Amino acid sequence: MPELPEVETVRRGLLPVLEGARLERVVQRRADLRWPLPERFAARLEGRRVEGLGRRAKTMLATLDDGITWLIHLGMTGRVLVSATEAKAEALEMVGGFVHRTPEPGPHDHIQIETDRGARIVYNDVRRFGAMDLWPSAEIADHPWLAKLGPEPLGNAFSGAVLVERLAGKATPIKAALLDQRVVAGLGNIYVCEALHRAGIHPRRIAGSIAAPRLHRLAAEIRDTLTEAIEAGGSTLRDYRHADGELGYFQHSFRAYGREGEACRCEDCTGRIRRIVQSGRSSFYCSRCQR
DNA sequence: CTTGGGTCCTGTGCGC
DNA sequence: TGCGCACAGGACCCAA
Repeated sequence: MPELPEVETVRRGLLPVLEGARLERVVQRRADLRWPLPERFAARLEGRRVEGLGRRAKTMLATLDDGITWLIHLGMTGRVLVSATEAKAEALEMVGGFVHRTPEPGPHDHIQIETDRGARIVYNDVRRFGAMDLWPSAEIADHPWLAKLGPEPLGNAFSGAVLVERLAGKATPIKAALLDQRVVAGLGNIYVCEALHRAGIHPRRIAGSIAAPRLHRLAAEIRDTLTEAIEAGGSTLRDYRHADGELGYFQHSFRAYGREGEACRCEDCTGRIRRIVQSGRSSFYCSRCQR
């Protein structure tokens, strides 16, 4: 389920663990995730110091001290678990308060890394839709995962005017248009449903037929939806740290997503949330307040 | 070029 | 009890 807010939450959780840390003992348990991992992947990470941890849309970008960027995409079920190694179990503050766990690998623990600060980072991905790659930092914008992405929805380059421009003439439903990462980068099924609900736009509305003022409203709702989700993630991050060390997944109450048959929460709306299938995936919306 | 559908992967939950 | 199937969904891939 990781969309932009979940990835941002994972990034913030990993920041104190990875930034400035040296990667040691990298264990790679399979040759591929979604795609083959780079040649000598573990060896190229081993011994490197992480200088920074950024994010572009749903991809995390760890810049290494040899001019290479380590790209991490969580796909559908990618999870990051952090714990303390045996060596540093007594100094939990060194790794941000993560508890010690046995290094016994779980069934889908594909990558395991220990840092010089005594943190053990496990990448677990049941369905292996996730991916990792290594790419020269100086040319990171040219990486195929990033090159065609639209603007960051929380950045200065995104606005209602951008939606007006990019959706002009588009014959697809607005739902599909917002899932297109070339239009705006980082939205997935959940937050598209939420933003459309908040903006009062029916997911089947043809993108190019929506009036400019409504697209300005939509852009604002996209920003607010993502910002609130990141805040919700941040507020639960501390709890996860002390609980099981899993980063990025948090309880969040949605207004439309997953609420089929339930009452719409909009003020004075008596509608119920419906579910339809668009391009193979579920859209949740209120037929009364979304037009 | 755009647009829509198929596909990958595994676990879960439902109906019969 | 057990089986088959729909579903979860990010993003590539290809056909029209």
